[in-house]
Amino acid sequence: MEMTKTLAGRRRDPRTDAAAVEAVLDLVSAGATLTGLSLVTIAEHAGVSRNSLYRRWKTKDDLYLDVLDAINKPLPDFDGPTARDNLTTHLATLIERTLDQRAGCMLRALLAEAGAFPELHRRYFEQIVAPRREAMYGILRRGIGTGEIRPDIDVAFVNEVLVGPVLARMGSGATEGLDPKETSRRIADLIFSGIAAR
Amino acid sequence: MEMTKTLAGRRRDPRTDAAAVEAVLDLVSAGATLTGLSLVTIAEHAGVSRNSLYRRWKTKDDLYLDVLDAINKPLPDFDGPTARDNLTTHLATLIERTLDQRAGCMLRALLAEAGAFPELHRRYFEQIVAPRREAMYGILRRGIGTGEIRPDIDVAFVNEVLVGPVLARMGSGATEGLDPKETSRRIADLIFSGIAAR
DNA sequence: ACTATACGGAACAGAGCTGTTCCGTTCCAT
DNA sequence: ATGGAACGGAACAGCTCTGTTCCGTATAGT
Repeated sequence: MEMTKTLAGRRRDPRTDAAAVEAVLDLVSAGATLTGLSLVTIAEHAGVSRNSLYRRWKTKDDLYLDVLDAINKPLPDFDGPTARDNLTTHLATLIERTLDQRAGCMLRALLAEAGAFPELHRRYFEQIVAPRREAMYGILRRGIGTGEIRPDIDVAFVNEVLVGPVLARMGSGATEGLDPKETSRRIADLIFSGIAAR
Repeated sequence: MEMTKTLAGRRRDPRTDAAAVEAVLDLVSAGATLTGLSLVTIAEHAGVSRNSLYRRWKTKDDLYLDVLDAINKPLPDFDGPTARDNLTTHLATLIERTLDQRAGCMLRALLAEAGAFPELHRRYFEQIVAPRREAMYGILRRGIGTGEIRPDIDVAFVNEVLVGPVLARMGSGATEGLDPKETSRRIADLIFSGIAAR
């Protein structure tokens, strides 16, 4: 006996959902914290009734989960000829996304308040961190397979050193003067001499 | 005509100052945000009258400035024979301080809410970031002087790649399994092959 | 002794956020 | 056309934090 959902009645305006997500991104990048941000402020900034927010999301956590989804774009594929090319391209992608001021602020706020939003933190790790790591691991391992990279490296550690500077920039909010192509090339240049097979 | 401060009357209990600072560190490392943390909560957790807090600090910002001072220890000197030794030692020091859970949480919260506390952020940069940078720059430059390090490197960029992984760990709060000596050695091993003069 | 300050405790008004409940209106499927 | 649901707007009690002001007591300098 399943209740077939009766879809009678007025439909929810999808623009309201989007407006709320946009409002959160705007407000967080303007300095608000996730716990400090109130539904009143979000509703006002989104130009939406506070009622409509409660109708959609039971808790602020649920709203933030949708915000996280909104800034989570899938990673492009890599088809470069060399591991070095793929690594540089991947790093450039990460830097590009770090330059997105609103997304960066959201992630920084999320990390700072991970304790207050465990589910949010879990999904951040699962949907954003893990795929990026796996992508980099794959690039490094393929580079080892082709003999381009020394086989004795610790891919997890090398990945950490590669993306560390980028994450640190995101964490400190100092993302000015970060040209994706230029910076990724410099990082690759610096690290590759250390991990390239002689 | 200088007013000699009349020091009559009961003296302030220095234990109250310390208790407030400790309370902030405890509460922030327990997940509180700087804007969200209230003087009520701080006073309760410190076992101190809310009155005493207002007596000492006009605003929360002022209190946080004292907290920042409390976690800011001067850097030790470097007297190792090689730049590589000094670099490893310096990195190990940074990692050790990153492992201090309470200080790390405080700095992470500070960065996430830099917009709300500009003066706090300024002093963080001036009293913590700048000295560390200068120390590393000095190590790298001396290494260049001795011929240990390639002269064509960008010390600022190399420093960023060196400390990036450590800062990223601090930013994400994942400081478990970070042995200072072991980790600093690995980072130095990885990077040095890229910057060492052949 | 006298004076000045710190202390804990309590109270207070003002402000903001929450979660819920009304209302009248607008839309949409059946 | 009718019923069901979303919408904006308003109100509400309950809670927390702020900043200030009292009070009585404790402590230190002159």
